[in-house]
Amino acid sequence: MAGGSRESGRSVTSRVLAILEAFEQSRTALSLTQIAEGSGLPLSTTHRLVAELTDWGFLSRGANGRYQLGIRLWELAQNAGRQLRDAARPFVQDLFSLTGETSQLAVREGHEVLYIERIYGTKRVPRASRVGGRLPMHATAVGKVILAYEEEWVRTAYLNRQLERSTAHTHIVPGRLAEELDQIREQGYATTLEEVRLGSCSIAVPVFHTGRIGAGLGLVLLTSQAGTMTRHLPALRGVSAQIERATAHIPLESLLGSHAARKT
Amino acid sequence: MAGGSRESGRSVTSRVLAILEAFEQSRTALSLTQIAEGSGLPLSTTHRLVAELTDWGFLSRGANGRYQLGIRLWELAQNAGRQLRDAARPFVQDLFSLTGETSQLAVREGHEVLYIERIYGTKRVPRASRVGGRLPMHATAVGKVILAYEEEWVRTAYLNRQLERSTAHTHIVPGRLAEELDQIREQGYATTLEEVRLGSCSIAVPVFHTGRIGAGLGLVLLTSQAGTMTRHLPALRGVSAQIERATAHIPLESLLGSHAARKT
DNA sequence: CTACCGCTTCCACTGAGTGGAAACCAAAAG
DNA sequence: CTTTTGGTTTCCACTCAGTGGAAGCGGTAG
Repeated sequence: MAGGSRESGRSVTSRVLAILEAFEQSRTALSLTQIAEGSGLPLSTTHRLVAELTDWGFLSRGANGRYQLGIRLWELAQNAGRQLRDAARPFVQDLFSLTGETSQLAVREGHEVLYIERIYGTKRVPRASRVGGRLPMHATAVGKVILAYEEEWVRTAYLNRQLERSTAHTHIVPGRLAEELDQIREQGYATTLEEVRLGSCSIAVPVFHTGRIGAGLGLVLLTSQAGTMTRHLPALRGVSAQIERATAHIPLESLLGSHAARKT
Repeated sequence: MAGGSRESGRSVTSRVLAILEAFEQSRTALSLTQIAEGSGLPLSTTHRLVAELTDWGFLSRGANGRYQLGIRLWELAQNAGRQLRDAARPFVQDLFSLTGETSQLAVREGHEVLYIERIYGTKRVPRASRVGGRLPMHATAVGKVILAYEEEWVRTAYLNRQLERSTAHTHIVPGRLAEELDQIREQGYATTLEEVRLGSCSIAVPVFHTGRIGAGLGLVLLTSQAGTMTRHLPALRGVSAQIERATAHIPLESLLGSHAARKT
């Protein structure tokens, strides 16, 4: 058919998934009408699909009548990339024990870093990310370290975009950022200083997998600790090596990869 | 393909969800044919739906051509019950710091406990559960403590089923179990001794929410520590109280509830 | 009371979904 | 080399599941 836009919400599957994704934006529970708006579907269609999703436990309905993502979905999704996360978790925990600081492990997903593991220190560091959350690469230490070791074309592709500024300290000049990445590669670690949130700084080292960069392992600290950040490098490097060893046998091409731009 | 009385996949939605759930059993990546078998769908249908799910990142295809649940799904699902988990996590971590033992938080999902948070101790306790995993209620301390404080009809319904035996020490006699539950209620905590895995024991206290039992908070220890388990009770109770306070305002009817028996 | 808003139900129409079959591809067997 | 085997991908005519406008329902505000 000579429709206007490309196949957007044509198939039933796409409608179902659009409904699920509608919950990604708002952190609060959604009413049926809101879901319909968020997914761009007519109300009655939304109603029917939502009902079925609820039956299966993929959505759940609160007392107020609003919907949320169901625990069933969460439970099922725990199996995604489980090998990797199970293998890495104990080591991230070790890192936390060794340093006492907020410890995190992140991978690249498209143009952002996705945090797959995180242990919060007792000190109240301004929290910018969470497990399952994303942040731009150029503002975070884990992101920078991944970018620094990433293949050439990824790096250039990234730098050719408009880089958003999170705080006044975020580095967004492509030229200077490129230099910084080179330096990171030389010294083997990346740092940030209040580039994503005021009050916190971070440091990260690469985690390799099959020769390529696989993930970033890092710490978040209070800005006041910035001067002594590097004393954690031995711990970071040691744990990174352990993670590399423990995950070497796991095929994670499937985890990363694709991130093919999908139609909104 | 045997018989045709399979009343399963009527709607497209159900087919899609069946495909996703096919991944719950096997921890390894699945081939297209395996998915078709696991979900009970014809191959060509499976092929089409799987392709679309892959486009959206809900499934991902490994180098070997096999499929896995996609990280996109995991990321999205992190939003399910996030309020609750985010609120509880730091306290579970506190519990771990205080005790140094494997700490866990679980809720009831149907006739099983679902672990929503868990921090592994350094000591190598036989691991029976994981975050996102389930275990029968009568074999675990968190399960027993939840059951003990659960409404009458839930308890009786549970005891009227055939209780499976995990180890030789699992209590499966309904009468004796009922007595045990009464006692748990009296003393305010539950324990197990090698009832789910040989070599480990556990202790748990209730976490209340809006008057009703909401979750179970527990520790897993080596059997050798069984004698001194109760010394952790103050920590458990203290943390439990903190969790109760921190989650009091969160509506979690939506999280629990339903677990309506669905067609297999 | 009426107006409004959001949820639920209904149902005639139709094109998206279906799945058997055949083509395809790669690797193992002859 | 050819044949076989096992899984994956493509094709396409049929039809039934999905659709969505509209009407009905129920609670709340004015």
